[in-house]
Amino acid sequence: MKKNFKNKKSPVTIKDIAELAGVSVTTVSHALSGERYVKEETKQKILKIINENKYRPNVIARSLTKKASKTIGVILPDLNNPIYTKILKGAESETVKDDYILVISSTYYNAATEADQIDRLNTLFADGFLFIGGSKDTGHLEKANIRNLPAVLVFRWAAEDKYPKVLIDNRKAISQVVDYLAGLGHKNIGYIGWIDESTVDSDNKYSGYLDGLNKNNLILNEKNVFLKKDIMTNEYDESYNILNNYLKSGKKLYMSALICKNDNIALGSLEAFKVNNLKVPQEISIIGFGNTDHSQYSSPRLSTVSVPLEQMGSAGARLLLNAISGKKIKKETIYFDTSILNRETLISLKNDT
Amino acid sequence: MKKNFKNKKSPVTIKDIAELAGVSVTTVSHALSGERYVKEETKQKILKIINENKYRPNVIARSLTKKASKTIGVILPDLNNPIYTKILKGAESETVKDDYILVISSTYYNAATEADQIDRLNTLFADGFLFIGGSKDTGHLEKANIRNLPAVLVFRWAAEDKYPKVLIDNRKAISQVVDYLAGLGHKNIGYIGWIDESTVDSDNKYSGYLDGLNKNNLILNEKNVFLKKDIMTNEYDESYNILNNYLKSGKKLYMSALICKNDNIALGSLEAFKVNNLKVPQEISIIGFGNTDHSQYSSPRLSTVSVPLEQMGSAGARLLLNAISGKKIKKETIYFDTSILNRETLISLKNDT
DNA sequence: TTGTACGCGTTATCAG
DNA sequence: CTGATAACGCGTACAA
Repeated sequence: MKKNFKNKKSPVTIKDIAELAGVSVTTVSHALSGERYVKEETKQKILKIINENKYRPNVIARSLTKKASKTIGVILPDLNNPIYTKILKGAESETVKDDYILVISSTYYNAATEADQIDRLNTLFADGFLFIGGSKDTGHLEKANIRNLPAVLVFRWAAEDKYPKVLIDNRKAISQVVDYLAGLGHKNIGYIGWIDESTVDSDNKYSGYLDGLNKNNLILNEKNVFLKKDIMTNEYDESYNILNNYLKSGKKLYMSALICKNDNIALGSLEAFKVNNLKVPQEISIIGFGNTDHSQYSSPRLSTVSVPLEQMGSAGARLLLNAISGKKIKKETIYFDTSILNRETLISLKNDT
Repeated sequence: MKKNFKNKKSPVTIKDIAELAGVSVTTVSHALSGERYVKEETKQKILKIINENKYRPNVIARSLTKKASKTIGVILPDLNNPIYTKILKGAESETVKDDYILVISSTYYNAATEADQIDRLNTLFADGFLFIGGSKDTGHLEKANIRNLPAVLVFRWAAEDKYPKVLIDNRKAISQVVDYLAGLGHKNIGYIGWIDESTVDSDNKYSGYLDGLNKNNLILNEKNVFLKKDIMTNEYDESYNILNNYLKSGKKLYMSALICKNDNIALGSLEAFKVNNLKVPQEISIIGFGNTDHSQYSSPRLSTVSVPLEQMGSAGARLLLNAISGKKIKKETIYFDTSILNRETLISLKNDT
């Protein structure tokens, strides 16, 4: 009596359609796939019956015979981080074109969880893996990927060359920021950030800072460097505190511009300067990194480095799609260019108008 | 010669294991599932062989016989909107407990796309649907859901009672905000927002504003109401412009507090006040809605209404999981309570203390 | 305690 | 132009 969800009224199958149309299942299958010719008349008849009975092919059964599921497994660290969801959005826009479905799971930065997820997706017959972000350690990734499926890494720095990767060159990007600031006439350029052991990322950013100073014949002054050894779990507050404590202790700023590892840190720094009555950008220029959503809502609006995340997602997805469809792909790293978005926190020190 | 991805070296099957272990597939199957007793000795032997050969059951095949895929289809409007990803996170934390996998697709607010996605997931043998956010119109939702699977709506206002829903009561929430402001001694309370035709949502918020005024014996002054008829596509800029134009034209503010439809609008309003040299909260109090990530980075830090999004996601998922496992669930709406998060943009007008 | 054999819904192969 | 029938990999009556 009570309608139980488990008693799904059995969906109509290809067999039902065949019977109703008075043809064989083979013909129905081909009428649908176009794999071989079916007389127009019977085809229309079949299509009509399919429509009337709302038949939908069972992709599970199809996957079983085809040994492919039109499904891509996506592993990312955190669904709440807009960096990853932007990449995801880009990837989805590409995979949907080829009728692939995304199966997404998040690891929340836990290697064991990641291995689990991979394992689960592996049994799910995903046709390939897209790794978005995460640790540079790919050991378990390797280990878990027993079915030897194609995989592509996006925004994930890994030491080995086993997988194609889509990245930005952090080092180069920050070096270019130094160029830009030097071009604006800044001589004393600072850096604030933290050393990220797990993602290569920050190392490269700080290296890029050093590169940039070097290239522009600027001297490295340790008074301008605010580098935390380990992870900042709350980047906004921690960067705020670092600079606020520095300024509150009566020390003066030697730099005229500050490069921040990312936008959160930039926003925290900005707040510290404002609280200590330092005018941004008149007294101190700031530039963030990432162009995250909220970077545009600060006042003054944050200048930052824009990263083409969606494009990177699309590119990674396309790479994977190619691999799945058997096209050879080079196991190379594709680097995307960043661009400097100068909003309101950078000032030119040159007085040639 | 060239290793083609399509030639996946055929994964080891249950049959292979059976042969290697010298038992039947049935025994292997039961050794794994525990459905019936298997002699400890043979069980260990089987497990060992499974391990050695890295056998993983093929869930596709399993789904075919079981007519269930341990998969939940999730439909949401936009993966870049933190509101939805927070709900998603909550849902995932719940579904993972029962070993369900989430298949996520985004509609980008397009009804046709939504119908498509539902259709795709339908053929995918999803065991149920979770609709997160989106239009209040559920017509196509209904139409597409031909397999009659259980579905739950989270943060999606729909007219009909066909589905269980997990919501907040916008009307009540805003009414409570008026209470709160009245309690702080505010008499002239304003509202800024827009009328959202597609989600019931805003109607209710504005209604809640009227309710609140009424309940607190405050008068509605149209000078305090900034209501746009249609959608604000760029809420921050539009709200900024509305208030900035108002103030620039020399008009004065009659209100002492402003309720904003959401945080983006609150942030735009805040900026407009700051630019026009109105001190927040000394001269004008502001409260947002949503407690979105960037609401905490403004200065002063935005007071707002906090919505338990993750919990709502978990609750919705649990509801769905119950439905899938055959438990009867009431087709009711569960309302979650909001709470007022008073940070720095609200001032008390009472001088008792 | 274990095995045989069929069915799940589809596509591929081979026939005609 | 169209059909039978055998896979695909697994679960599970039914049997022993």
